[in-house]
Amino acid sequence: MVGIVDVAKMAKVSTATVSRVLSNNMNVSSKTRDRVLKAVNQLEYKPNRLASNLRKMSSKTVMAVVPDITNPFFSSILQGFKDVALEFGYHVLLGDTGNSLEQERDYINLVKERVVDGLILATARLPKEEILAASQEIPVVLACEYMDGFDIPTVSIDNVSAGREAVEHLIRLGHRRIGMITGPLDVILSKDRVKGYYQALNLNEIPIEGVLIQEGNFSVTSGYETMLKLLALKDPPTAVFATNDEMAVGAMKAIKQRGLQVPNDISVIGFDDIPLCGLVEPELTSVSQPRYDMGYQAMQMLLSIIKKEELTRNQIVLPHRLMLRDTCCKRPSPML
Amino acid sequence: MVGIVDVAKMAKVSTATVSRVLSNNMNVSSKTRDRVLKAVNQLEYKPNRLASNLRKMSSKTVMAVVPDITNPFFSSILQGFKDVALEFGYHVLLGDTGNSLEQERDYINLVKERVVDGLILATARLPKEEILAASQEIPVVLACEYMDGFDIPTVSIDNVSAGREAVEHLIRLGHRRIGMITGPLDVILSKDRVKGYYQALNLNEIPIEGVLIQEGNFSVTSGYETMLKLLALKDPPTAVFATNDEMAVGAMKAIKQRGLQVPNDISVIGFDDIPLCGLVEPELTSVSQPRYDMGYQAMQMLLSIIKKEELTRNQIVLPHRLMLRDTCCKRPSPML
DNA sequence: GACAATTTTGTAATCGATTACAATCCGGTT
DNA sequence: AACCGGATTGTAATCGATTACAAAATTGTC
Repeated sequence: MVGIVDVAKMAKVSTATVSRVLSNNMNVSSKTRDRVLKAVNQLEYKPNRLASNLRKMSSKTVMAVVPDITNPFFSSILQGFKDVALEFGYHVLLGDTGNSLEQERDYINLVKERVVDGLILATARLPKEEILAASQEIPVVLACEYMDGFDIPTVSIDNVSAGREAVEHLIRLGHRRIGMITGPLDVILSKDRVKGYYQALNLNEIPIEGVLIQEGNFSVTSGYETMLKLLALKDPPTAVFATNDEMAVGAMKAIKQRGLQVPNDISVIGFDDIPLCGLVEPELTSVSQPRYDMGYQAMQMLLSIIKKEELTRNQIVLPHRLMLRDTCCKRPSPML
Repeated sequence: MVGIVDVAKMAKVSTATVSRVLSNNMNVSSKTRDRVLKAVNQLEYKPNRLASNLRKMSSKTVMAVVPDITNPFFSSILQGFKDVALEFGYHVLLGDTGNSLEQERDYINLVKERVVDGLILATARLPKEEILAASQEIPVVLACEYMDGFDIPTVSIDNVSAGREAVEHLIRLGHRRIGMITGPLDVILSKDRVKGYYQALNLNEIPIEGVLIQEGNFSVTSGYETMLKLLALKDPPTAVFATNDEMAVGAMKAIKQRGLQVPNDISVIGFDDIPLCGLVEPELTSVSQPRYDMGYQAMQMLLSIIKKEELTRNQIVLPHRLMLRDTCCKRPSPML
């Protein structure tokens, strides 16, 4: 393996000079620079990053922690991460927790061992305090989930408002019995969207009924199964709001299977606006999040923190948007 | 930051001993081991991996190169990669090429700079020779794409046979005019599936017609658009085989939009068997690949190569399976 | 041409864990 | 008690690039 000393020897300079040419580039006469560069090319010298990393105390690598890469929502975020990272010469380590709390915690240790310089959490199952503690010791940015009252660097949408707006849309269409299929209630994001649901009902003076709120786990089948429960009620909802698109599609399956129609009998709204929305029939109305952008901005923020730059803002709320498609319509005339 | 010397001091041993306790664990008396471990815990010592990496000349990290993480097929493979890697204490760097040849090449350099110990390519746009050259210098495993006649470590399915079987299924149902929507023809995988198409037609003495073969780019819209072209033929096909599910779904959209029915008017088969297949209507018949398993085995192979273990086989062909669903049926009675 | 100011280059310490090699310890044997 | 062999521990070199500091070279000024 050819090292920096070989280059130095060939160019008849010291290793310091070679290093200078290859990094800062300042304070080297163009004559010697050329000589060094020629040697570098001739020997096909590639600096050993392991050595460089040790000396600089940085791995130039960050970790992206997501609950499940297989989910198109998160894979888009990842892409945002990667593009910024690349731009600044950083690499992205893949951290898929498979929704395990343990693994989430393990990843925090990687920073302490200097395997990575920082962390982006696109999932937050860990207790707030633990995350807060970590964020004070090491560079961490939270993507997707906003933690009320904690000053942790965050990029997210306003999930409460997004939830409220989705439900208000249904109310505006005349619906009064509105079912909600939520994700696991131990993740903040789910709680926030339920909060939005409450707000919408309260604003419109519609009484809240516990049975109309069902907990799923973000999977298609959980959407299917919880929808069956809602349909089994003596007085089933005329509209359903699911906190992600997969569950919404599962719900649609259940509705159709019971011989009912979407949206004529029951309206459905999803969340995330993944490509799937345009592929099912009828096409699914959904709340769109700027997922790529969230990833992009979160990584920008993380790298700023790593470089100890001053942050203008350390909490960014991005806009969401209700994408109207074909799964919502006026409430069927009530048969009083 | 607490280092190994601090631990050594506290435990009143040398750094060598501390290191021994933390790694090999052999040849250390239990008395001193306990003492060291106590110090490690008390000081919350975390070894600095950067130093360790330099000394051991290994980053304990590998890179997974995929064309597009957003594609559920590749994200599943990634998960397979990650699970094996984790098991052996390795990390996975995310390499998304966005189908760019340049980036694919850049990633090879990362090994030379020792940023990663090895590479898994789940895409192979680079010329065969270049990949072969790389594989002789550094640990590389090819996932998904099998290169004829080159002895490069590979995990894949038999794309030729898979393509042939899909088309034969259509022929068995009575179809004789069978359209093919293929992925970009510069990737081996596409070529192989087309080869299978040819074989099936030849075996059944059906003449091959160039216009029936259309090139897409794996996207839904490309499937939609190429299907429109097929439908515009004077004598359109009664069945279509797409080399991935997204294009198949795009084709279904086009068919329905023209007022035709799937499968009654036109049968459709996709490839990959991603979850989407079960969500569209009618549910899509597709060739299933063991994607997680491919990732899993490819990573096992790569780690073996890195550790310079003897490989029993360095080319693995995994089984595929035609998943019958609702998009194929007998050819509509020909109106002669 | 002498001297100061500045630029360019070199020397050697440094990052922190690992490990080859040397030293020491300990129990058993004669 | 002397000695041996194996187990345990310590010393110091090592990985290869970076960089603080020192030295040398160059430029400019009078």
